[in-house]
Amino acid sequence: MARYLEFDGPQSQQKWNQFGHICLKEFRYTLAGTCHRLVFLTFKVFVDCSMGRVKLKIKRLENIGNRQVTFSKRRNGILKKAKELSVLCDIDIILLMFSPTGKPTLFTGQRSNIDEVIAKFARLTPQERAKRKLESLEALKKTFKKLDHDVNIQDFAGASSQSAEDLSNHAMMLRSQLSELHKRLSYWSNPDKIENVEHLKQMEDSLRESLDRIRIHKSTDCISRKILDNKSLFR
Amino acid sequence: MARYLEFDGPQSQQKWNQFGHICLKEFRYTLAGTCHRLVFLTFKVFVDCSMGRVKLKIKRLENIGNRQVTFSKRRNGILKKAKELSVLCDIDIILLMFSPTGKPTLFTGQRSNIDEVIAKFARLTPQERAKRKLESLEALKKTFKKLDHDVNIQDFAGASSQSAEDLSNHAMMLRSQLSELHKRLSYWSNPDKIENVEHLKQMEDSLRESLDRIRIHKSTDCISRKILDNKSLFR
DNA sequence: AACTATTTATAAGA
DNA sequence: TTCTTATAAATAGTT
Repeated sequence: MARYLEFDGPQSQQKWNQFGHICLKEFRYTLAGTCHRLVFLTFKVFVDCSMGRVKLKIKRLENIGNRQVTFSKRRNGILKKAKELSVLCDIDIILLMFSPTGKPTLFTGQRSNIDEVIAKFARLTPQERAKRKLESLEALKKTFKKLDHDVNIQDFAGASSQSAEDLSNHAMMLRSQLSELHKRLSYWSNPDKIENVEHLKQMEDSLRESLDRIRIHKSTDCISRKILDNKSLFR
Repeated sequence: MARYLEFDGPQSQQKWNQFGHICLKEFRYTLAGTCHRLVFLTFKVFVDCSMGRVKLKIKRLENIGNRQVTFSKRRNGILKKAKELSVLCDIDIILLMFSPTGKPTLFTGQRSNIDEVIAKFARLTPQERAKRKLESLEALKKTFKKLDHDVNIQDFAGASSQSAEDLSNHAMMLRSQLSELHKRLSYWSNPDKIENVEHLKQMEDSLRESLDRIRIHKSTDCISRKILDNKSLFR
């Protein structure tokens, strides 16, 4: 606390700049309605070596408490960045994260909606997704390389690539399954969507198949027999 | 370009610090295998007032080109932040964004998979999601307030709140629809899942309803009649 | 892409 | 959690 100079009021951040023990600092004050500025060239008398920020190695923090604290701080930072990006560039953006204790945080741009954005991504062709995935990875690698971070780029690139591949395929599969489900059910609940005899044929086949399966699997089950014998269903 | 001092090689970033026209700068050089360091107190001779960064107002950039350039720069920044957070805190994280020209970028943590993370979020209770949504918003507001940004906090908080509300409800609705669809179809394709008479009753009702609807809507339609009259379906 | 003055983010500590 | 401060990092405008 004010280890260099005493001054009224909070000292603005980032006004100290230091090379070794030499500091240059600016102060402003108002006197008789006029703003004055003083620039001091100062020398450190005490050096608290444990004070101040150190460069952090980008690897998993082993201390649980530290992980939680770091998450809280950086969560606010990245939320702010996401908000700024979405406003400045007027884009769709989704940021979803789970804290080390499992608590979720979701951010979406003002025009965005989580399912719409996910659906938009799912609609891309696998080729497009693969291409964009590679580009994102390249950008990430370049950024890290430029800042000479202590990250094993080979390692994480490989891992991300694998995971991106998986999720891309998985998302595509899920999406196609859901779309298929939707289509099948919509025929039963919206008969207007039945457009031709082929559809009816498919529905008939599907229903017969289901009934056959029920008959086979539940032939000794009185509950099954109950419904299979219940002619009222098909009046 | 070297407007203050000529020096061999690239000058590292952030080594100039300036108050008015006074600068303090550090240079390092090696002589006979020993590293030396020089600190210069310098004075600006030329001041290029158009040079240097200005504080950006967080509002939509109206110039299209500028929007694209800003997106590219900030996209790299936020990707890096997301990567660092996922490694440091070992968490699930998803960052999906579309550039102003519509090109997508997806980042996921090494352990994360887009559908798993989305599903994890969707599994939360609506209460939990509403609570977390509010907390995220509070954090965002506080961060912006602290940094005294020129954003109309009331405005964007309201907008985000609205959008978060919408997406939360929408996601919940979609998810419940899908789960309902899955359940309904699984009864037909996996008769083993039919556990009691109540299920059979529901299926019967659902099927009768569908058939009734078909009969009403397609009563004058020969295709409909074809299937309704097709007794082979119910042999 | 590169540069640089500036604004921001943030690790430790209190 | 919140505040402070030294320092590391991000980035707007220009070249």
